[in-house]
Amino acid sequence: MKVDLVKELTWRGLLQDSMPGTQEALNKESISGYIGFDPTADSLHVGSLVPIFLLMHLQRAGHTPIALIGGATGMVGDPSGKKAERQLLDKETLDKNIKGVRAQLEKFLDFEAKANPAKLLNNYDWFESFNFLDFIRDVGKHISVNYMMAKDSVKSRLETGMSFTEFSYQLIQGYDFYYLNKNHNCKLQMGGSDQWGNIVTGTELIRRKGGAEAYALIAPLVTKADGGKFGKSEEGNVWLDPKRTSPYAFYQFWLNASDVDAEHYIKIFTFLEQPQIEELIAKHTESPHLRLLQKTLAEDLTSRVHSVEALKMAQKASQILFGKSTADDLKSLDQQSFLEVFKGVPSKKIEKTTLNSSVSVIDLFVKHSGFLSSNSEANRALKENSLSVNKTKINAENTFSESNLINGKYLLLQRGKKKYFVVEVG
RNA sequence: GGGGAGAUACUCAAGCGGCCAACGAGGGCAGACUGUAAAUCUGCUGACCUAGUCUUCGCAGGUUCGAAUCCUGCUCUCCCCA
Repeated sequence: MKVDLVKELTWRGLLQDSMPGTQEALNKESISGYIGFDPTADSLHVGSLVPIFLLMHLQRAGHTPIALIGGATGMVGDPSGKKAERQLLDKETLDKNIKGVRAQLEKFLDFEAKANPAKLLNNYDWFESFNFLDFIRDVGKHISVNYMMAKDSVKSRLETGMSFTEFSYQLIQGYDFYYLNKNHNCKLQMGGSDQWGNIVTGTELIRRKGGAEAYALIAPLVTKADGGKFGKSEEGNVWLDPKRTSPYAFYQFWLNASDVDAEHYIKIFTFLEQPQIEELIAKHTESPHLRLLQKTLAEDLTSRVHSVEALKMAQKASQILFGKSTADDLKSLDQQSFLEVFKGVPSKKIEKTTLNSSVSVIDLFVKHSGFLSSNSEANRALKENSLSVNKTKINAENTFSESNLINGKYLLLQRGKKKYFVVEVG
């Protein structure tokens, strides 16, 4: 094999645990490995990048990656890491989600590779016609309830309650592995550490039912040094879909990583080699204010997930919003650049007549733009001195009229340092 | 089927007739300091023309001058026994 995958994942901090024999099996021959993606939304988010990178590493190491979309498992709901019973999704939503997730996964894997092209499968295809009685006879018979109850995902829910539906999830996922093993010669399942229980049920099923060999490998949960949840910004989840999270916001998310986190992330979310990364870290330690790690990370991922053009726009927008630019610089932007730069920033159109009479700060921020949710909040913000228009701090006495417009058309509202809003007058 | 406990703002969690828009903690937001970082400090965190008002404590009624706090019914959750 070209690369020792286990070694590679280990130094990147992507390996938490693996089953005995996994490394040997990977180094012996080219095999197939899979990861499941649940269609809980029509887009994946940055958290899903970890399993995606696992699959890409697998392919780069000369193995065949299988991305499995959980059309069937998505109908049941994985209890792993969940405190309460999940809401079931209806069929239409699920179909829409499957389409969205599929399109995103296709961007990361090479389906044309000569020796080891990636595969994209949906487990609904083999569960659709699998009836309940057959399932409990053929699959359920091999796994004891005692065994299933011992899993953390089940144990932790014994007090608060859990439906039979979610209880049976691990069997269904276990059968996936069995099916892939039998029909696609898949010998490896990977995933996040919360998947360990589910994965082991699969290897157990393969061993008992088929007598074949199967391995497992899990990545640790990505964390933040301050204990917060990875993958959230103030707007909520950071998605891969540009309609949900603009490339600008996506770029900013990575750029805002703390130093400690950036050191971990650069290993996990880029393919830079160890020496390069060590050099980057050394440089960063030398002059941390340049934030070389964060920039490299943000650049690499924005261009990979979106595009080079999207990255350039995000950088330009960041430059203008956070660089040393002033109100004058802003005004010197031509309309075309202005529009492009602020594409990812929330905006609202208002009537020109609104500005005919001068408008108060509060009306502008709340009533006309909807940027802030209530007058109270606007008053609060004024008290904090956190509001700006066109990069200039304002107070309650300021009013606005056409003379304030950039390019005769736009107003740039700002709350704090990082939250922007564009008002378009027309 | 029998017995018990409970439902309070984003979350946890006080309060048990007026001093409650509701202690405290976490989270969130903002300001200062910085590097659009971390840590730290400070303020804010129901709405309304910043002035007192108004609507909030599972839901619906009732008692009272006055209720998140008492009573009745309903809904839901958990625990124990069968």
